[in-house]
Amino acid sequence: MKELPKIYDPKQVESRIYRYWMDGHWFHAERDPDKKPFTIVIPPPNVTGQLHLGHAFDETIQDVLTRWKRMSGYATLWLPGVDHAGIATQIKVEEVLRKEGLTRFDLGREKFLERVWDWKNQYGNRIVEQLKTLGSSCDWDRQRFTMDAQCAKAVREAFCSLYEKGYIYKGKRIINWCPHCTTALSDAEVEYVEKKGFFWHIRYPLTDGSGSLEVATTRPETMLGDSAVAVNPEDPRYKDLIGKTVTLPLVGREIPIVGDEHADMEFGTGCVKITPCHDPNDFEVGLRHDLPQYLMLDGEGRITGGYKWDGMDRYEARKAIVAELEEQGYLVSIEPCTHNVGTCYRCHNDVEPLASDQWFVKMEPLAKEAIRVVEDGEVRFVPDRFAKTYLNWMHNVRDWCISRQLWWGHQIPVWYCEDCGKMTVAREDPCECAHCHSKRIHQDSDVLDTWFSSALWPFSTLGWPEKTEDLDYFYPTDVLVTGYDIIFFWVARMIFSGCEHTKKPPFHTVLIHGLIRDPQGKKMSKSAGNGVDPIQVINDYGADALRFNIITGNSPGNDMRFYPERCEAMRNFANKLWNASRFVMMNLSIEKNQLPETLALEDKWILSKFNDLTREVGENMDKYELGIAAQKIYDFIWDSLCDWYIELCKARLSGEDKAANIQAQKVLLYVLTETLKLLHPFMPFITEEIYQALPHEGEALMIQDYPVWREELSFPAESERLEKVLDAIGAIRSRRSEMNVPPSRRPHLFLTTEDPAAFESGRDYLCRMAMLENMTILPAAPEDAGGMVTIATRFAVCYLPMNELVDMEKERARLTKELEKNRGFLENQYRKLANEKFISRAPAAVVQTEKDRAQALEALIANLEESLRQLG
RNA sequence: GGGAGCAUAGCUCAGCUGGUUAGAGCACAUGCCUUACAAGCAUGGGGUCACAGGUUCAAGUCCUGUUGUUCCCACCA
Repeated sequence: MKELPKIYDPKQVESRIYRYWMDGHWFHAERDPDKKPFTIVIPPPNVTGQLHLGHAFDETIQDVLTRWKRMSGYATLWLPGVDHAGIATQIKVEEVLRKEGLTRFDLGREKFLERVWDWKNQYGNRIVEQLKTLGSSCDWDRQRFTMDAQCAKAVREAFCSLYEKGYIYKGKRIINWCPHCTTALSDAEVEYVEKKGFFWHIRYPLTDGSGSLEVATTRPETMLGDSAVAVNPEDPRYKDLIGKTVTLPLVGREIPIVGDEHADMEFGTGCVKITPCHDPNDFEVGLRHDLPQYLMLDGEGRITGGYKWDGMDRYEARKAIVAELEEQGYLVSIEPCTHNVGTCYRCHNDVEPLASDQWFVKMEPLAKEAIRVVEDGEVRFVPDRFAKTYLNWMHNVRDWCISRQLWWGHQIPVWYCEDCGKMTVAREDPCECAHCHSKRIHQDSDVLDTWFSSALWPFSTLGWPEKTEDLDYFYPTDVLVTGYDIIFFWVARMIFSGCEHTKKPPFHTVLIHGLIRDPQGKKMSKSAGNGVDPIQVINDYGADALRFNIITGNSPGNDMRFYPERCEAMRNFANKLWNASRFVMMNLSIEKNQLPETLALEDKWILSKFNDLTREVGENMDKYELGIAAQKIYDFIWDSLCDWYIELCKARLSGEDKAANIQAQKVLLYVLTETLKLLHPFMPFITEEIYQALPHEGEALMIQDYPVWREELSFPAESERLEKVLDAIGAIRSRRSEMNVPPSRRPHLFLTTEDPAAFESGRDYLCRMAMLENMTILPAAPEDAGGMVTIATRFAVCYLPMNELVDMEKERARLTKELEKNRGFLENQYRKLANEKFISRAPAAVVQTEKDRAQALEALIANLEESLRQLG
């Protein structure tokens, strides 16, 4: 046993535990055949910007869950992902390259990847530091995973197996292309900005000379790529023209008029020019009507395709083309408008939709199973409303474009033969074409979407596609913890990938949490400069306080604003626990944690209360209601344990009675130790530190059993009796405060009650806590009670000879007011009980509590009336 | 356009499947350095639960509508 320092210093406490952790022998995930496996998966922190508090959420929740599960007899493991920020990292690297006047092409792939690794390591280490400081107990080796051979193997297996089933195909599709960065962007990387622009109305003459159609466009230069004009087949103005052709101005190309739903009769002229290569909708229209595709822009946004504007920038060409249209009389009008323009989120230049060859995963067969497992409840979302978000997306899912024109990531395992032109798809790098055995082959230069490998995370980290012991023991995993912003990107893809590759959903529960926002409610981001550094918060208040702050005070799935003041409150709570523990230790002479043979009334009360708490906490944790569980433990420690029980014990601890002293010590030590266990998952550092200082068995608090409800510690009747005394203490304190009685004034208390035994056994602490000289229990109301202050409670009437402090008129007024108030309540009760429908329809238990309540009110009113009568 | 969330004390938020006189922290007021803790103790003030209907013996809680607000998805020729 050792002493706790007088001052609680989170830094000191937490650095000490951190050293233990570094030794590694407490916090190691392991297989244990005697225990049930429990696995958690958390999403990768986004390392685009500086790390901020938002990322602490996943880690904290999963760590609370892991510790709790471990203490509840599970072998636990969590799979943290910190390596999946491929695109973001590349962007960072490109920024640096640009500063150095280089492009990735100058460096070559190898050098470029080296540079990426630098960044990755830098950010990765920062994350490790954060995780450690938060107290996370993960298995670190799994972090350095994504780009290593194991991950690459899994990715190739997944790709090839999907390909062999015909679920992967290559096709043309419209992608977002940044002509400045000369790269494709995912939908998520495109920022839509409202910009001022124009509608150019252009006349397309019918080829047979019988008139013309008018189309409107915001990008007139794309007319070079037009291959049709669409009208709505229901449109009475144009439906007779379907099948005829128009002649494309300036180009002279003859293009058909097609009927398609895409043309909105209400919008513009009702005619739409169709440019399959440069607009996603037009692309679809083109497929439906089997239209030719004319590519008219190159990768740097210049006109291409054999026109006289070839090589000209698209905006220059726009001016030239509009001028020529006007000159030749095809331009009908120019109308100013505002429209949303997609821009590159890096360089903020306009992106161009461009048709190009991409790899796709066919989603329909995969989505079917992914929908089923959620609908059948094999995968459950917590809170369940997020299942709707998921299903909504999955029902409308489009084929997944998995190729990226980046240098960072897993290269697509496809080789093209330069002789026969055929493709070879292989798990191992081939040295020859599978078809003609030519050695002249080259690998596809595209890489896979970062989410393709992320989707395999729950099983690839465990060794898949090999049949490993880890995979066998920990898969399927149990809980995925993540923010709602990542449901589409990752959760959905993990689910269908797991179902497809392992034939099992990768987890049974998806625990969704909200986002942490700044005090103004804004999302934390680097550009806004409002990110809060978790390490800084930890330095100021401690990791325990931060963890507790994050876990409590909001409901699952809702966003939470971060206030440093709330952290302070949590730090104060830790301090409270620290000091309570110090108090227990100062009074400790026993060396073994063991409950005494006999228990005092207040012992039974606190044990009973603690016992109920364990049951409630267990129930809340089972339902993933971490915040509620933590709040209940907080309330128990501060209110029940510190404010009441420790105060109640002081009489015995400072008294002459040796046996009573030991008895109190034993109960105090027991309750404190068990409470530390309950709190440990939420505040691992301080609880461990205190536990180590107390007489204890076993190496660490973390590996103790989590407390559960025990029949032999349940004393409901005794608890109720003590509550009666506490109620009286509260009432007397309240009256004293109202009357401004100085603490030094210690009157003698006379009281009448129906439960004298309860008050007799509580004499000492009643006098101490209500600041009384002594107490006499009377069999009946005193004769001369008119000369005393009377305080009527539900279980006793207290008489205090302090009437010189009281203005009798004010006292009468107060009593009358209180009487009236309670009569009002009672009247309500009577009305309720007189209601025939209530009696017959409400459950019996509810009716009974209402009856009890009425009875208690009757007693209280009788007491008040008696007091008034005696006042005269 | 489709979907979801939120609206409760001055501030930030709890309030689970309807059932006491709606709670907590912070802030505020009053009195206390009571030998664990002033990062504390005791006591107190403060709410027409956004608005309007409905269901029910009973509504902060369930249903419908309205208003305000936040977010996601899609579209914008």
